[in-house]
Amino acid sequence: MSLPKNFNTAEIEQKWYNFWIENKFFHSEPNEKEPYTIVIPPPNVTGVLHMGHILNNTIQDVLIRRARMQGKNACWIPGTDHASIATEAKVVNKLKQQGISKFDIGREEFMKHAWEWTHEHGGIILKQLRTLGASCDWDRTKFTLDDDLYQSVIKVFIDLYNKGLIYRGIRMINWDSEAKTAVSDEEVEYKETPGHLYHVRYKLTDSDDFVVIATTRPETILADTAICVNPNDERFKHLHGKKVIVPIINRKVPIITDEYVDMEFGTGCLKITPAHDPNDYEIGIKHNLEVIDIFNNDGTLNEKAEFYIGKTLVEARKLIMKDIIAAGLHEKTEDYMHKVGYSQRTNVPVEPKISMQWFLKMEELAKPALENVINDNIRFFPEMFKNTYKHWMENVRDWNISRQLWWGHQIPAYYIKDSNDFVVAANTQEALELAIQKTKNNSLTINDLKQEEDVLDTWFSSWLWPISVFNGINEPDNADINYYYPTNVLATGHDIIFFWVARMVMSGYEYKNQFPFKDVYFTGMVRDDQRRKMSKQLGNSPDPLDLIAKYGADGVRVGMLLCSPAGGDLLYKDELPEQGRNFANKVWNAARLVTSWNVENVEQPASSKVAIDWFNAKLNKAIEEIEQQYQTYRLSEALMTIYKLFWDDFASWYLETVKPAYGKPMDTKTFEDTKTIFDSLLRILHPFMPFVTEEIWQNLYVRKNSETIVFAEMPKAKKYNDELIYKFENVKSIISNVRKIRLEKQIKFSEAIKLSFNLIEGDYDNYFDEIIIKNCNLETIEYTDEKIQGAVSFIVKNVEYYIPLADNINIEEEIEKLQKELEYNRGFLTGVMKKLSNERFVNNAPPKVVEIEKQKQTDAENKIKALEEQIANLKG
RNA sequence: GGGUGAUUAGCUCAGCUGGUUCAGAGCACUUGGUUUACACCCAAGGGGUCAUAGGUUCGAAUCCUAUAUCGCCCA
Repeated sequence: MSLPKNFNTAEIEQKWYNFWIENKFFHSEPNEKEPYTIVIPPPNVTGVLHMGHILNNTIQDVLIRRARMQGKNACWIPGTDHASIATEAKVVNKLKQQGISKFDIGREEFMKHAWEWTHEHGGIILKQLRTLGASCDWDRTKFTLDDDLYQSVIKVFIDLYNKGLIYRGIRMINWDSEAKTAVSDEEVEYKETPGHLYHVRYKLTDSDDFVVIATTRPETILADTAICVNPNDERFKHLHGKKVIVPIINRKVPIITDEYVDMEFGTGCLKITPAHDPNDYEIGIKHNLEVIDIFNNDGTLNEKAEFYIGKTLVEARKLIMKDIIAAGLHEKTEDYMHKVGYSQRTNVPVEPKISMQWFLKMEELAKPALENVINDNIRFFPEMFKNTYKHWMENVRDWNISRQLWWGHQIPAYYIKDSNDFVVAANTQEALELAIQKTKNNSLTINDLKQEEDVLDTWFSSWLWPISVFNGINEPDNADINYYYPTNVLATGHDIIFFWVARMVMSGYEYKNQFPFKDVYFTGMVRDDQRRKMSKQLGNSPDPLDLIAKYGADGVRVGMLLCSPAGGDLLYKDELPEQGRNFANKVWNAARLVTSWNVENVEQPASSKVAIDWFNAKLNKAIEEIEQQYQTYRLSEALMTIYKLFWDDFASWYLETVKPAYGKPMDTKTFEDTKTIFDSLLRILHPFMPFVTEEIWQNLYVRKNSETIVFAEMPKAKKYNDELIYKFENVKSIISNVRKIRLEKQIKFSEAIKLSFNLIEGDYDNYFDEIIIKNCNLETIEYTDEKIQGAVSFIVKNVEYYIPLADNINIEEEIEKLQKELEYNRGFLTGVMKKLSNERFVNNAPPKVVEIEKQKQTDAENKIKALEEQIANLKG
């Protein structure tokens, strides 16, 4: 059996993924085993794979594969969401190119186009996930607009409405004039933006006097309904109760007083525009001001503005300033940096706008959601996100759940003709019955009802995801939901802690009276090496599929995880997948070596036996560490542990030790033990590198047809000999020292040398001699108490070693080296003595610590003595 | 402005309950290397007043207080 020199990643990835799928290894059905469930954070149905998905889904796959190998019934539910705003924007845009407006063709026709678009572009991302090796249960793939999930959302809406938690209300909302919909507070991103502060004069009605107000948005002047000053502001006391004339539109509005006004900011005189500023809106309510909304939904001015009707806000701003200047009402204009809110969906500035929307009350829902995170019923990794979560939950505001879009779950509310009333029902028939009941008007027909046009926020379907993927809303007691819920862990970006995590927790307690997931693992953002976000504009985001093609899926997975502590940002650079690929190559070549040995029934060398014992100890210690790291979701550390175990300990130390000399056979015992060890290593590695491990695992032994590493049992930590590990570290140090001397003295490895030793104190342990002999290519290793002439020396622990090099030694250099070491040890001893002579230390420190210091003292003293003798000896 | 987190090697980060796993890891770097598994490699090596200033303590990267700088969330 021999393996090819290189392996074609694309080929073996395809081969094994097909094998796994054909055998339905990833499919799960409820059974008597312990479930381990993850629901995928559903990506946008028309999206494509980006680096964030790679990171996030690798993490989930590692967790789910490990669980599967631990004998649990692992189920990873894949799926997508309908991404209301993003998808609708794309469809609208496509239609626009054909000269069609969605309002021309109407809702029904538009939905056909949207579905067409979805079928055409939808689910690509899920196919792409397969190339990464994602072991999702594809038979359970869900979409937020699937019938059962759609019905779940409607059912929940009706339920919450009937519980009095959903209401309609006029609110200042964030208006996205590009998408023509409201967006929630969480979807607004405030960015530092350069602008201007315009100082404009407002004349008083009863004199030629005027006040100056400062504004960044002069176009809203047309909607002003008051001027406000701080009642304590001496500068304006004489103006209280007077009126001013709003420029251009010449509306007469009162000067009101409110402590809200900051006397320091601008001119201390604030214009009030209740329809277009959240704070002004509050003041408007307080002072009973008129609300004049001058904006159209598309971001142009309407007839209420009276001027610049149909112009965009940007155009209107220029025009009104021109006119203000012409009217002699312009005081000055300053450059001004201020925070402007941008829609995360379309990246246009959001306009505060007064509007009728649907809201979900949060107060009651938030209570169990907060409590169960604070008390660790739900654990956050890293824990610090608890603070962020707590702060948000304690200040939670009602959730605006309506969106002025068509693509999504249409709100099941029906307005009754010729009234302001409405009913909420699952369908028109039920709505009609309710409407008749409500109005006591038996002559009402279906034609008298008109369903709400708006759809629900996409998060209003995502927040049910851990329940609705198991149909747990429609059939609350079905076998799936009872078995799989609650799920074990949610892995997601920390940026959607409020959008999604918080709300899923709320819905979990509301509808299952139980958390939706036990643990939440927050990932960081993937950025470039200059810490910039990955973005299309910057072109700094590689295509994950290209990376997989270049470095292999295993390489990309390892690269992403090695550098990704929980919650921390990942700074992407090509070196990462490169390192992953190199590791895969290392594993592959180790397999090639092991499978290439010519095995014969010869005696096992002592060095091999010792190496096997040592490595098994090392392996079990590593397994123990890895178990710990998994438990605390330190996945990058777990990976690094196995990385070092494989590369440093297995490949560099173990294999080098047991490897037969060229042309020599391998003994059966060592060969079998090595394969057993290799098999364990592959299992530990498999969650991180599914493909290369399956390929090797299948070649290591003869396997049955449907046998797979996917279900191979994950090794558990067994008792191990810690002392053996500790002692082997000294052995490594001895070997390194010899190698260093070979390098310095330019002695080739093929040239065998002698090593002598002398004890500084205690006994000599010859257990590892054969290993030292083999790794250093020694002729002998023997005890001596004679002074060796012309030898270089080094000290490891309680033993001083010599390599005699009669003619190849520079005495001066050697003395200098020893002198340096002597000085270091003397300094060290001084430090230790200082501690030990401090009475307070000896009296107060725990005896164990004092004991350690005393041990340091004797060690240092012995070492100093040995060094002094050695120097004296060299000086002759 | 409010909250919150950070500052440790050139880079990215560990360092959990103060003391032998306390100054670490990976990558990068330097030097040497055709040892037939691997140059996607092997061997050896250099590199940090743990942001600054105080304090607590026998003892501080670790606890406390200020300061500086940066980040994130919210307004």
